[in-house]
Amino acid sequence: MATETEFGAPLTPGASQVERLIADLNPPQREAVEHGEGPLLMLAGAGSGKTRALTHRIAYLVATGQARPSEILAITFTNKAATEMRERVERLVGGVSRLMWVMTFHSACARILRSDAERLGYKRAFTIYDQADSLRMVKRCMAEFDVDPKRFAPRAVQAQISSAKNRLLDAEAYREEQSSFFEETVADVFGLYEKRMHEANAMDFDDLLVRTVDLLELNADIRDRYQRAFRWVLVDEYQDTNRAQYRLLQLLCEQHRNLTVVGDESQSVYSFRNADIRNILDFERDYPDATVVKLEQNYRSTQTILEASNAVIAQNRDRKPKNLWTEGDRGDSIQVAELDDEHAEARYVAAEVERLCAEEGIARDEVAVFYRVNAQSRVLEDTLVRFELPYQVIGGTKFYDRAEIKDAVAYLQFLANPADAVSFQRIVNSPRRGIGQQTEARLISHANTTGADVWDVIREAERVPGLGAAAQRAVRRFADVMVALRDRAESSASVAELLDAVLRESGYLEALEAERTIEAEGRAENLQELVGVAQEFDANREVEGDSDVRPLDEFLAQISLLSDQDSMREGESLITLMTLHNAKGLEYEAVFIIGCEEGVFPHSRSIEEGNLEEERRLCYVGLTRAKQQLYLTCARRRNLFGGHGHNLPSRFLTELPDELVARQVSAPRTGWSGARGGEREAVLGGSFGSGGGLPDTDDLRKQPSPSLVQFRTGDDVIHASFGEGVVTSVEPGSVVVVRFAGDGAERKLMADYAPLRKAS
DNA sequence: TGCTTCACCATTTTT
DNA sequence: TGGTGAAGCA
Repeated sequence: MATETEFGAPLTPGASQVERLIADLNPPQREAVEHGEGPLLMLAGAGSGKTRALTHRIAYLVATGQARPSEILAITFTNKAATEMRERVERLVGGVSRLMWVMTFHSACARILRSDAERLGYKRAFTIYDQADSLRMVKRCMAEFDVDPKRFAPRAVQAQISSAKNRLLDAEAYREEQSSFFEETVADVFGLYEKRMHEANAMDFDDLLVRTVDLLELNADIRDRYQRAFRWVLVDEYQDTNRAQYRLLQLLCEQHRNLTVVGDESQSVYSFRNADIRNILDFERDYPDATVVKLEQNYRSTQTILEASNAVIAQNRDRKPKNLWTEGDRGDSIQVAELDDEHAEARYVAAEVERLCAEEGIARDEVAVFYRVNAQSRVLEDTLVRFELPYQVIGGTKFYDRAEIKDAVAYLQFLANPADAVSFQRIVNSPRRGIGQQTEARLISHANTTGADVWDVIREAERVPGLGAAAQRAVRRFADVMVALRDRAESSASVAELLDAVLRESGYLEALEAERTIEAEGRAENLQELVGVAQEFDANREVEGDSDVRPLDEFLAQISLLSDQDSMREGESLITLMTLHNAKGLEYEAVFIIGCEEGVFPHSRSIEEGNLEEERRLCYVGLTRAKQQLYLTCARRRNLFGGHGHNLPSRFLTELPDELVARQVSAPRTGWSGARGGEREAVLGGSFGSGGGLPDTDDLRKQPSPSLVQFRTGDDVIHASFGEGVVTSVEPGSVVVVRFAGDGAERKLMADYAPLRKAS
């Protein structure tokens, strides 16, 4: 390991140190690492060792004395990626890595804004609103304009505003560009939203980028400062940058032009978040002197998996030609299974996972199941529980999205930022303290009209017009609690202590305890966990002893930029379930992609909107996550949101070359006509014969039950424990209702799982 | 004010 | 199917 040296000074440029950094790199990787000044584009295919190239490049720049550590800005999109990169760089260069900025776009912007937001008329302790907070604000602004939320969905308005910001348009510029009534309305709301956000001293996620761009554009001195500070800028996942991020990079690099971007246009799957694939496709036009390096050797997957991935992505037109290859083995065929419905699909997955773990020696935490929409996880979860296979779901409801966590954080936010009206709204009557919507609305509108902070308004409740005596008393009580907490906030350096006091003195915990329900207990536990997070923060902070920023502000900034991916657990022997979007950047020994059906994946919406290329890229991302085993499944029937649909297999399945695939089709369970023996397994264009491939669905079940048997109303049946009965009705989802002779009771049973058979 | 009921609606979402 | 939000009622 490299030894730490004097502040900012290059490491001993010992030849061996430098050599070690480029040893074990393949030629294009080496070229990227050794590239000196000037723009560099790394087109890095999936699994081609781009993080390695990037981290080694950073280390190389430092080791050769071209860069001081403090001159490096390395940007990623996720905290997880940032953490990983930081760790890997530290392993290469040692403790001097602390002088580098290795972080996400949003963290970097937040940090820049913390020190200079005053130039834009913000106070330093601005609050970062997440999407939910920002939506609240949008709703409030819509209400002020009397916009009917039924006519215009607040979410849609928010999306419009967000996308405008990401294109660096302000409300006026947006208005000029638009024409429809909806867009006119959005423009109005947009304008007010910006005003109210500013008044609340709050920024949403987009603001972090946009305001930083503003800051640098409007202030030559600050721009100059950062241009000189970050002489070397490196960006990961460049294909996912939007206009604002693009502009930010431009501003930072226009002098020195030492911009390295790494990306793969074939993995651009966030256009709906305003990522602009043009940024990477046109990089060479923007920087004509750019060096382009292609990383095509893959170190992750088998040849079979790569060929399949290449074949699928080759269907896309809008891409730079690239072909992944490997020196590795051919590996096994890709398994494509067509199942009856989503339950059969889930059973197939569970049984295969079980087999892989038992027979192939694959660890459970090396298995992942990907799906297109979160709703698909439920059936799978039910089945995994039944199979007693432990799993974790990434995505869905996040820790920081839980109501109680948001409440607690809102208390802290309001303490840190007395103008924060959204946080105020959240906590003012939680726990209940007799301040209803009326009172709350009066307080807010009084703040709006007088231009005072909400904080000051509640402290002088008697001045607010229209408040009754009871309301005034309630507000006064609330204000007293908050003032006491704020005193504590100012005197104590510990965020954990403050949080603890907040939870107690606000009566929040008390109210939870009074509920005496399991849920409330769970919520109290979650809050305890949050206190734990704060304790950890306190502890780390004491070590690092950071500057002039108030601990509370720093804590809030940190957790508001946290996401669910960060909670992913490793090494606990859990199968991982997530959407394809969340899969980017990860890898597993065995990967299942379920729901490969037209309308599900590709999603019907994307088909309608003609976004097939992006869906295909998403497919490519999914396929290239697999190291050894790859399974794709589809179901002939699927119940999504109550209704049931019949879907054709996904076009992506037909795009897989036949010779790489073992296709299996389970017995069609056609209606209630019963299974026809001869057709239990058909073969779809592929290689497998009957009998060998798909395990009979019977074998997949945990509990033995005679399954392909179909029950009909009126059938006499025998249950292993309830005895004889008769089927009184059959419900969707293989549920049969049976009236048992023994006690005359009706029971609903899962036809597929219950130990139930027809009486002969 | 607060609870219940009913209608509606439903990709993906790094921050 | 289930989660959300607004109207309706005690």
